[in-house]
Amino acid sequence: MQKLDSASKPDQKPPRARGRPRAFDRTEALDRATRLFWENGYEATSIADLTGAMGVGAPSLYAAFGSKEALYEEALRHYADTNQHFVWDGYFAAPTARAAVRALLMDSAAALTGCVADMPRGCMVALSNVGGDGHDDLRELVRGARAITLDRLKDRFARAVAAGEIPASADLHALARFVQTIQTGMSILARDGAGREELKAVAALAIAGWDARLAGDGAQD
Amino acid sequence: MQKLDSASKPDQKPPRARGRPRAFDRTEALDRATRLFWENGYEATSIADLTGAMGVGAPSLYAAFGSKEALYEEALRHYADTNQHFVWDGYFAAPTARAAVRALLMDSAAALTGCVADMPRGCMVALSNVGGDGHDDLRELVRGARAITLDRLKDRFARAVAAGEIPASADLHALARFVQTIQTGMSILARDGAGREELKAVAALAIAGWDARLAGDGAQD
DNA sequence: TCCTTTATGTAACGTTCGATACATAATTAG
DNA sequence: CTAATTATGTATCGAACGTTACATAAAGGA
Repeated sequence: MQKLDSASKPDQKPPRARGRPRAFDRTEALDRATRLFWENGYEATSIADLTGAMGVGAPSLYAAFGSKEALYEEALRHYADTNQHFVWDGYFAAPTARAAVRALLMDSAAALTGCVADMPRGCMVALSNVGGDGHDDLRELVRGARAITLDRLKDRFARAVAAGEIPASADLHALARFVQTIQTGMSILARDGAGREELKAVAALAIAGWDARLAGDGAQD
Repeated sequence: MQKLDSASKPDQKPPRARGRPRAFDRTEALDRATRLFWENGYEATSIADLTGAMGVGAPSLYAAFGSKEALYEEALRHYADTNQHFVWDGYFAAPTARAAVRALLMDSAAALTGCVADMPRGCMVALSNVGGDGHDDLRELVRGARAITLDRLKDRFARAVAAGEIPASADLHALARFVQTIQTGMSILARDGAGREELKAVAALAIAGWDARLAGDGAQD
């Protein structure tokens, strides 16, 4: 669609568009939309809400983003781009799988309770249900986004097995599901008002479960 | 249709109401409505959806239930009445707090993945967000319903401390939040397709965390 | 300059939303 | 029987929904 400036040199400057320039900052508008969807979900956020918060007329919104569904998709991507690092940077920097899980859950406890001022509580991805009727494509999109956590955990655990940190007998899938359950559940608790210290205590208990299962091994329950 | 041999003895039957009798079974209609709300949530379920599934005209629906909000409230209560026992019976019957938690999580793993045929996945209470705009009363109602779990857990743990099962030094609130987080998170995973055995493995890991924290005690992390 | 292109603001589109007026049917009370 | 009462079906209400036509404004290309 874009990037086909065949003629001149591949300048790094965005050459001014042709027609009337848009009067609003597209990224900032997207940011406002993201926050609304994050707080209220897809169904409960109307176009009127969006245009109001974005400071943009409806035709401009549609010209810039296509449709409500397309805007939601972009908002979801924007959310991931701008908020992922709060939760995943420590995870990817950690030297061991245990430290990675600990970082993920502790950083999640912080981020989900508003690590920066006036951030909505809970994870936009975890909390979007995107109602069951129409919008099957959005539902799949969100499910896919939620599945990424599981994949990352399983990948990391597999490497930990290769590195000898985790015994080969461990059920990596179950461990990943466990961590995913904790992180997901924390979003709903955060939305309901649970505080940061409460969620950190939950994370600490999850780590205790991790240790118990991986130290004791085969502690059949 | 049903048992209307009026001629015979004057039973202590509920005396027939005065006007034209309603042509549908109120409880069954409520059951259908509950299922719809459970599957799709409040916002994504329209009156047309409801009247269709309940086999009732809109005026009858409003005459019987008042409004969409009132119907949702009643559906939520109906859901609790008819489904609570799947998850809480074992909990209340358990002799120890540990056994109670184990029963709660294991039974939740079963119930949330459809312990009876064709039951929606996940807990209706945990999964309702009830969008942020209007409907503040419903949001509070659902939050209150979610808070019940925490109260029950803390009550049970307090009794376990009194009975000497749990050391008095334990952080009962954190333990309760931990269990609540697991159970809540399992609902979203179940809705996304996680299987019963996966969730039972998660429950087992949570119990391992419980044991680790309560056996080792003060295992500061 | 004029022409094309793109964005904006107003105003409205058709649809669906939750909720009802109204006439009619079905039942009890007297 | 008649009167009162309640439920149902049709048809529709005003409002809000997501979306777009249209005329106008602001930019670059000729």
